[in-house]
Amino acid sequence: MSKQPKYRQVADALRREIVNGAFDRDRRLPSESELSARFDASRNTVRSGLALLVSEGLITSSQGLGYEVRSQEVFELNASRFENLEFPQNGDAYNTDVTNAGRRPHQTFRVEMLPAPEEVADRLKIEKGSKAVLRFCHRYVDDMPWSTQATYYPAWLIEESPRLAEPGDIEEGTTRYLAARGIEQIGYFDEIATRMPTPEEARLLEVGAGVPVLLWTRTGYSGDRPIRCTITTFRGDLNRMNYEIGELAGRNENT
Amino acid sequence: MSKQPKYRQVADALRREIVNGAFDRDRRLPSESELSARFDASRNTVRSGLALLVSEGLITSSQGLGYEVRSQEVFELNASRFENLEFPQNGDAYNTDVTNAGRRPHQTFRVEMLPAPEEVADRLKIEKGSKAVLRFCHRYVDDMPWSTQATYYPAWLIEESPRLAEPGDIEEGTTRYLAARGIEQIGYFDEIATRMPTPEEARLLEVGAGVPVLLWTRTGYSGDRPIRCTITTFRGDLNRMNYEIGELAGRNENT
DNA sequence: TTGCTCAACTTGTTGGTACAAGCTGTTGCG
DNA sequence: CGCAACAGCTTGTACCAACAAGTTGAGCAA
Repeated sequence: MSKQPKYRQVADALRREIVNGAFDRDRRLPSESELSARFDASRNTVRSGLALLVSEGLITSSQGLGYEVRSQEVFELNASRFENLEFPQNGDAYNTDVTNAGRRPHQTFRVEMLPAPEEVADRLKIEKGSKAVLRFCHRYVDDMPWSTQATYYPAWLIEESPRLAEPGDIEEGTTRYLAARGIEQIGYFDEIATRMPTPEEARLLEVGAGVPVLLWTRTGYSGDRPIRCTITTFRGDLNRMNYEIGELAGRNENT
Repeated sequence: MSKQPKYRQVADALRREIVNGAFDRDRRLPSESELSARFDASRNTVRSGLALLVSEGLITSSQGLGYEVRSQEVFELNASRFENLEFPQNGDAYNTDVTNAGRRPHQTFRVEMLPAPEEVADRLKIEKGSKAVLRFCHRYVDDMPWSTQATYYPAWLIEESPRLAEPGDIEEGTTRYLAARGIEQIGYFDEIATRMPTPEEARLLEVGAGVPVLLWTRTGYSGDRPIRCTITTFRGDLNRMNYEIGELAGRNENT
């Protein structure tokens, strides 16, 4: 029973009340000065405790408004279904999923050519710094930023399939377009990781402190050759990826 | 070009230097008082900036020692291989993976019976608060905490397969033991999520601020019935999950 | 009623001070 | 030589003060 610093006692007490649902009616927490009086601590000390809870992702703060318990609503991503689908750069799966969930999808899209980032060059087995085409999606659900998706194609593939480098949608989907040109995607290599967002990611996804991002990197292969690398960043607080494996089709519509 | 607060300017400048590799030799950062002089800011302001970088997972701090750039070493988890494996409660896959990577595996293990947590009860389709058997692993790599794995079995399954509730390993593996008793696992439902660790998780995994956890929840089915629910928490800074899908076997030994 | 101003609240930023606590190398005693 | 004590560095905790900036509702004027 070692003595904890006061700011940790504040954080622990508030955390206990939060998980016990003490603030479930209106999710507002007492103000810093109220807490300061209640815990007989200075405003700075209370702020340290609250900052801890913010960095744990338990609460948020807004200037002028106060602190709020963060809501826990998550959006399910059926990732295994993507396996059997021509991976749609025009966002078919995303549109369908979001609409089915009763939400409103919205996305912006752009195409550019640029030197491949190192982690992309490694996966595409091309020279570090060599050119690649980036097709980039910024996706929203109910006007809330949801994910960013960056798909890189190596330059050699563009020579054979020039429409990839043109701005605008490819109506039939990029996978079908590539297949029609003899490039068939036979498998994926998926990597899933998590970390705190970079400032750039925090800006695009409008996440505050205490919210990690979920990184999904899918490298698609045609024969031995990697033909594309898709890096998707999801808000960690609002997304969960699901995989169904084995004879389970349709058994898990709940949760 | 809106004016940023001074502590953000400090954080931005240091972040830029860190990603450019300015501290790559010894990973030590200048001390707070040095930075205070360099940026013409008070120690408190510099500390705010550094706290930001800590919460981004970019640096760590230790009392008496200073701030260090966090190392980026990650450990690859081949998750798709788990699909075709009797899921070993005795840690066969873990032991093999870690040993093959030239690391030293170590784990502690315990068994207990307790009321199922709500999220487990939901997945096992049992009454909230009803009893379940928990088989719990705490895994280390080179004496560093790596993951915790909690597998819950519903009480009805224990009546048919009592050894699950006994402490100690089941040598042939729980999946084989269950299969021998007529309970065959035909599929999984995987969920992958991320969030900041609870204080309990931070203690078990010895992670500091700015490191999220990767949550892997696997529900195993025998026919319609869920027979177990495994919740694994990984340190987000040291782990990455890989799935190989399609005709790719063995093509990705690098990275 | 409508719309504006402003007071009164909220958190955010920046400065200051003091001391506690952890680490390391030096010093000097035995 | 061996080792304990200490000085001098580091970050951690806790307090105080003042002002900036965002939000809301009261209240007044048109």
